[in-house]
Amino acid sequence: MASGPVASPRKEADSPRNFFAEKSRACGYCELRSKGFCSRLSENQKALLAEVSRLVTLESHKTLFRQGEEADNVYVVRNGMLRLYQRMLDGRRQVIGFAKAGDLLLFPFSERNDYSADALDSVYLCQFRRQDFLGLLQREPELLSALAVITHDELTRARYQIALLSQRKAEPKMAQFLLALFESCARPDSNPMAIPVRVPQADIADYLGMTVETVNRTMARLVRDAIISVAKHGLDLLDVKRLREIAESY
Amino acid sequence: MASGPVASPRKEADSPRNFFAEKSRACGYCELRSKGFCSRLSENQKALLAEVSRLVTLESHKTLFRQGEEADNVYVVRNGMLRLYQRMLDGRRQVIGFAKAGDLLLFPFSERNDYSADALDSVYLCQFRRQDFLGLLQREPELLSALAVITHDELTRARYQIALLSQRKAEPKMAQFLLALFESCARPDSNPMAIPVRVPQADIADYLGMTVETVNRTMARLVRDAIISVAKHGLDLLDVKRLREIAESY
DNA sequence: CGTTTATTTGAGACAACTCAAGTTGCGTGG
DNA sequence: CCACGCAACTTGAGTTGTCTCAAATAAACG
Repeated sequence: MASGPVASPRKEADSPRNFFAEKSRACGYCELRSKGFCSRLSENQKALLAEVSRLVTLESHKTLFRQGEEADNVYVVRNGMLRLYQRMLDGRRQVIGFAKAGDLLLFPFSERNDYSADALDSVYLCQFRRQDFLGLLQREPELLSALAVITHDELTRARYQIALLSQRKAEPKMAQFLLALFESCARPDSNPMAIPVRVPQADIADYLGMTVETVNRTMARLVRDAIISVAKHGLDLLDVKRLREIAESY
Repeated sequence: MASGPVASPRKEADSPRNFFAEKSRACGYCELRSKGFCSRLSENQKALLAEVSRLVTLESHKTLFRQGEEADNVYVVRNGMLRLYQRMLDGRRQVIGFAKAGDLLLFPFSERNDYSADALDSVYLCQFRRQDFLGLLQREPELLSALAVITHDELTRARYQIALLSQRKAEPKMAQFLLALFESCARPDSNPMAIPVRVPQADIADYLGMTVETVNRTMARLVRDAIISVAKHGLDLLDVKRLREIAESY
């Protein structure tokens, strides 16, 4: 449920002392992210945020929060991946994105959650009481402009998704989606590129506006042609060049 | 071109005296808009903005600015309608929205224009030098939070478009699009609802990710069934209930 | 009044959808 | 350790709706 994901002893951090120690390490990690919210902040601002943050973990398949609920908290993802989705009026589920380390979840000024979020694997987050976060925004205009900028970044990504969905053909759609996901998961150290979690085909289908069957057949073709490979832990990119060609094939 | 749309004598406002008089009337008008940027501002903030604003008009079919150009200005639409679009890597044109009175065009922190904008009819705008706008944002945190909020509103609209594009069938897509456009054009005084400008079918096609032919056939059916009617000046909504039914028909 | 641009209509191909039936993988409990 | 059950994935065959291509008409503009 939304209000109380319990901190699990993934990295023994339950005593106040360890708790804070964990926190600063967390910020260090988040800094590595290129698009992360925290990466835009000064040390001083990060210290202010750390003061009001709580660490929470969420097991795979659990729901962090639901669309429409009162927004008590906002989150920054530290580790793992979540699917973000909305339920449409006609009952369809629209996956609007996949959140990774460094991403801010929920907009602090919104009084209700705009979307739902489920963990795709074991997830580790920084939680902020929305009111605390708002207070900080009021005191720190720098934080406020960082918020405006990352919201605009999200808008840019949403427009990218719009362009994706306008594609008629399944293959370039899939290729563009995979490329973006691979790139957003890319770490300087890991080569070749890999997506470290197993993303259900149903989620991809609801992201791309296709059926599971079409997603499956399209991915099967990519695997057969040795462009990607699937494993228990996630996806590996075998042939970037060919995937790019397919992405641009229109 | 982007840099200098010339003020035309639609409402003789070229002398400094008339120029300012026009301006305050403009703000009064914008306040009526529910989603308008200016409607979120205090009188004091509007006065500050008015100090650095210039009135510009743009003839039908002219381009206000182009994607990728250096962003010298931002705009608030006062009157008329524009189409906003991006050119994708594969050459496709993606229409990302239709701007109306009260809408802010371009994100002040972006150094290059994210999209292009063309007038669909005669358009009247408030122009701000981006640097002036940024200076004001720095001095007025309230303005900054207004910017964050309207950027988030745009994100919400983008997600609505995402849900639209995921639809497989042309009819509900069209119906949902038209409903949203009718509603965003709605004025308390005008009943029944009407879209006061002629939106080219090619633009609708590039918004919904369909071909002109399909757009045409789908609209023709709506007209034949007396749900909407087309005129030189725009579109009229004849049967809201039926249009809603079609929109939800999946 | 001719030229350009936008809209309309038709016929056929094709790719994704639907429905229906397997298969695989994985956690649970006997 | 195996049997079971559930959920995710896979495969097949037929349907359908949009796209494609091509051409005619209508409207807009100078």
